[in-house]
Amino acid sequence: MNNQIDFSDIFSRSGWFVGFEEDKLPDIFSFGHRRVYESGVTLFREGDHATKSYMVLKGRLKVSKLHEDGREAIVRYINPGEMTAAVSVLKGKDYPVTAQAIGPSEALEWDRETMLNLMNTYPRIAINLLGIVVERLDDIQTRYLELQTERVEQRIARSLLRIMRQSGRKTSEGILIDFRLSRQDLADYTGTTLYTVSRTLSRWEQKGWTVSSRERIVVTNPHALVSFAETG
Amino acid sequence: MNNQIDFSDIFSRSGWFVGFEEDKLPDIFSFGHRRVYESGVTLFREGDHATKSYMVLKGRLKVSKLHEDGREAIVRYINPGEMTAAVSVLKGKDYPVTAQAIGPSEALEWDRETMLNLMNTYPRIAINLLGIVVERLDDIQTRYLELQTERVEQRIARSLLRIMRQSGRKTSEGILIDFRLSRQDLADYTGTTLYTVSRTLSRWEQKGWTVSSRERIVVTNPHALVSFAETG
DNA sequence: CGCTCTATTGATAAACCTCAAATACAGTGG
DNA sequence: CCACTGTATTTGAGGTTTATCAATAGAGCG
Repeated sequence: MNNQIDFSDIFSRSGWFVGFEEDKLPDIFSFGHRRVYESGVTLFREGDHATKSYMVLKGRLKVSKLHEDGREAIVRYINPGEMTAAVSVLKGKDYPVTAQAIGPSEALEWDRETMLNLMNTYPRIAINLLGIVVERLDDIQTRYLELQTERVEQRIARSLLRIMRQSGRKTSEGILIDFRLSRQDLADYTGTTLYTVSRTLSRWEQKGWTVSSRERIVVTNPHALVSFAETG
Repeated sequence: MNNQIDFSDIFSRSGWFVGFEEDKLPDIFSFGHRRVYESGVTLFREGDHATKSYMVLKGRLKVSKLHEDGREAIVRYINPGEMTAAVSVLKGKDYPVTAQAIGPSEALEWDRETMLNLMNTYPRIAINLLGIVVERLDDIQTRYLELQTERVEQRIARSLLRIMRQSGRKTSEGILIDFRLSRQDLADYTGTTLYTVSRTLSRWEQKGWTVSSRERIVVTNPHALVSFAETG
């Protein structure tokens, strides 16, 4: 596995480090423990006592909430440079969600005590955290509204666009979702079933909006998809 | 209008003041501007530039997100002692939601500059805010999961219980929702229609779980309702 | 007492889920 | 390189849930 991390890319993506000099960051990083995760491994489970915070360096995490009946709602995907569980560990609470590695991943971990020390040394961290949490609150509130008011096909469009913006990569074909994303995953993210997602993607492929295969989706006509997502 | 506010009650409800001595609070309060709102007045609108933070002293605020098609999703109700818009004003952002007075209300308002000064004087405010925001993130994520996975009747039960816990008052009849709550409101909070809410409440009244009339709901058998909400 | 807003209830329809069966695909080990 | 096996995907048929529409009743207010 390639061990090189593009830290400057990490810096720019992470809301954590707003207002910090770049030369202070290696210091902060040095207190963390770097660790590799195989695909599918669970980093932490909903309800467990929170002991660590994570920043993704490579790969991706799927953050979800599980329902008793076995179904899951995907809350968000965590990309390189982004944090998860920063606050629950600070507050000494339980994790409110479950995090799982999508594909081979790497993360930087801090335990509770280290986080508290860092917060004392760099008080700005609390303010930055506040910004991150508020952004996520906003995101989920918007999706909550959409889930209440919009039809499935429109919601699938919004979901795909959201994931595309956060994790898309330009290719000659169009914008590729850069990790394994099954119909079931997209359904869990949207709040529908894999069958409905499958039918929808077939329709879109006919229209030339997307190209999809096993656990892989490429948006070939983002403009059309955006227009559909907005007007229904 | 009665102008007496039970400040000790406010203190105990507000996550803002964790770790403060009670005698410092009047100081914080004195920087705010106290103001009365008539029923139905909009305090701030989604998309407006955020200029003020609010703490409810009397009455209640309805915080919602509006969809283009006119429908609204109620995000939460703000009770006496609770804050809203604390962070968006700090960050200089737009309000992500709309807030409206439910019944005659009173709020303490701080403008952006005052909030920043307060934060400097009492750094603990940032940490307390973090706790509040995380709690709300948790709440909406849980409701998001429920909206995805549960049936309408179960969701209405959960909604009513949630509102009951936050704004219920014991009476001889049972636990009364202590403000005007129409079928439409409960529908907007749950993500359904007023018709479905009405039918559901009729059914529950037959079972002896609730008693409802115009814009008024009393939970007469909370235990049965909880059990139903959990098992479906 | 009339006006307006809210609630109730029935009938109908639409959206979407569930189930079933067939097919495609990726990775594995011989 | 190929057959094999376990997933993932597709697609159709049918059923359920819940929204929508329409009409009526009830409550509060001036």
